[in-house]
Formats: sequence, structure tokens, C-alpha cells
Amino acid sequence: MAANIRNSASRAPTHDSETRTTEQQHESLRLWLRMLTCTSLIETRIRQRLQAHFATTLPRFDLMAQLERAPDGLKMGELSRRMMVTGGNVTGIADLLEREGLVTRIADLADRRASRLRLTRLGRQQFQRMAIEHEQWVMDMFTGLDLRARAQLGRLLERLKQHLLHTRDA
Amino acid sequence: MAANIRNSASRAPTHDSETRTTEQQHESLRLWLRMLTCTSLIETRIRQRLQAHFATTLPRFDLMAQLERAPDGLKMGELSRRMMVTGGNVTGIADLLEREGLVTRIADLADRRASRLRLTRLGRQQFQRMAIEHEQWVMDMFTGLDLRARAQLGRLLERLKQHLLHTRDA
DNA sequence: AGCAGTTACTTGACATTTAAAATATATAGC
DNA sequence: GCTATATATTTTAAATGTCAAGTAACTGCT
Repeated sequence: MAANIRNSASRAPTHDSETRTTEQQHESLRLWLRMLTCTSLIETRIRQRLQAHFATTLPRFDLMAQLERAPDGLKMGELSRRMMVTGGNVTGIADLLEREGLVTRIADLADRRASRLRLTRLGRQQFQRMAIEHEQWVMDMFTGLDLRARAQLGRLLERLKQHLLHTRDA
Repeated sequence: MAANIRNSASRAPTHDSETRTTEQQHESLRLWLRMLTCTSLIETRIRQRLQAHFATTLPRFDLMAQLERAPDGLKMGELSRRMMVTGGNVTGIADLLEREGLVTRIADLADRRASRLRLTRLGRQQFQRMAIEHEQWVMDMFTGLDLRARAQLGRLLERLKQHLLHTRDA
């Protein structure tokens, strides 16, 4: 890759000449791995507890959580985008939840290709029970950081997220 | 759940009486979702690029990355722990990479139950090529944060990681 | 030495996920 | 209206992942 200086002029606006590229790389790589470790640890625990306490899985919980905030339901594509997984995956999870009576597919009035997914009454009830415990778990896992540290972490992650969203995917 | 005060006396040492539990919950939940979003965005991009540029996958890359830093190879269990996946999974990925000639299994001298996995010459070559681009990708994705912000994020994540590692999994 | 319990790895069954092909419907341009 | 192209979803195949059971070898105790 070895970016040409002319082409990379728009980047690295603050600390240009001094910084060794390889150091930046290793630093960023360490940062990334640390973030991945934290995420994996938290995710694994949530997964295990959802299984142990409610005999369900994280993707199912996630899908229901998305629906819970959308009274009119969501189209499959919208769900796929929000859950950041492929469409085929959403289809599979939705099938399962539908068979268990927790969600229903509703024909979209405006677009006959699309179907909307909505929580059933049972689904809403079941989700409520899970959501309460789930929030407690998450809260406990973040008590390692005090209020100030959490606020700071939140700001940094928001900045990172915005950068990622506004950067091409190439 | 509704923790009894007597039982939870060891937790929340800093900010006890004033803080509303529900606010903490929502705050932590937002933080967690934000972190998950960042991780997913980065992971998805790396995955897609590994596929497009090198016709390989993240787990394969990850396994090879672990081995690259261990000239004497690693035992399967050690790999499993470092990659944070189950043993059976490591066996599968190792089988695949072995069939492609990128890694070899070597009998462990000290323990005849164990086998060590090591990169072959081809594997080392192939990994080197990938690693260079990979680091560049990661670096680019973190340029949204300046050096100071990255250092701060690193410290916060390290604290969080330590808390998670030193907390029981119940 | 010999036995019990533990540890290292593999195997097999099954669930989840992705990428890509297939299907059905919309939309735009003519 | 027709046709080409794009979009929404489902389907399929391969890879990845978990869990539990099986095999082999190590460790410690008597």
C-alpha cells in the first residue's frame, strides 16, 4: 500500500512529520485487540447467561430488542442493517422466533416484496422479563469503570463510530 | 435479582447512595451498544477485505497471527485460550490450514497428549503479506481518534478488561 | 506399581453465520 | 405498456462455532 504523500494529504492532520508509521500501526493494532477482547468477554458472558436463565440466544434477544422499539414492526432489511448481520441470517432467526410465537410477519402494504416483523404480545412479555436482567448484567460488567471513566469511554467510542460510519468501506 | 444490601456490600464502593440504578443501567447499556457497534463495524470490514484481497477468513488469519509470534509453535489448548474459542473449533481450523500447507502439527516432546501447531515456511510468507495490509487497515480505521484519544481509549479498555477478567463469570 | 482423577485433544451432532444464487416485485426510461 | 435494472427477501452451500462424548496420556496418592 505505502501511501503516497500527495494522496494521503487529507489524513493525519495533527501529528504528521514526527510519527513513525509502524509505531502508529502497532499502537492501533494493540488498541483494536484490546477492544476485541473486552467485547468478546462481555458478549460471551451475556450469551451464557441468556442461555442459562432464559434458554435463548443473543441473536434472538437482539432481534427482539430491535422490534421492541418499533411498534409498527421493522422490515427484514431494516433489521439486517440494525443488527449488522446478513439478510439470510435475519430470515433464519425470524423463522425460529415466528415458530415459537414471539414474532409475526406482516405483509407490507406499500411494497409486496417486503414483510414487516413485529413482536407478538407473548414476545413483548417475554422480552420485558429478559431485558430487566440483561441491563443489570451489563451494568455490573461496567462497574470496573467509574462514572467519569464511562462517560469518557462513551465519548471516545462515539467519535470512533462516527469516523467509521463516514469512511468508505473499500 | 434485587440485591440485598448486606450481600452487595462489597460492590459499588465509590458512588453509592446518590446514583439512580436505572440511570446507571441505561448509561451502561448505551455504552455497551456503542462498543459493540464499533467492534462489529471494524470486524466486518476486516473480514470483507481479507476475503477480497487474500481469499481467506478472519479465524484463519487469527490463528496464523497467534502462531507467528510463537516460533516454537503453540499447543492447541493454548491457541484455544488465546483465540477465545472452544477447542473443537481450533481443531477444525487447524485441520483446514494444515491441509493447505500453511501450518503443521508437531508432537510435543514433554507431553504426548499434546501437539504443537507451527507455521510452515509457506504459512509464514503468506501471513507476512497479509499482516502488512491488515495493520494498515486497522490503523486507518483508528485515525478518527488522535494520538492522545487513542492512548486514553487504550487505558480505559485495559481497565475494563482487567475488571472483567477479575470478576466471576456467574 | 497401580488406581483415581485430571488434562489434551479429537470427533460428531447440531446451530449459526456469511456469501452468493434464486425468486419476486418495484421503478425508470423509452 | 415493455424492458432493463434495482431492490427485498429467501434459499443454498461452506465455514465457523458450541457442546458433549470419547480416547489417550499425565499426575498424585497410596
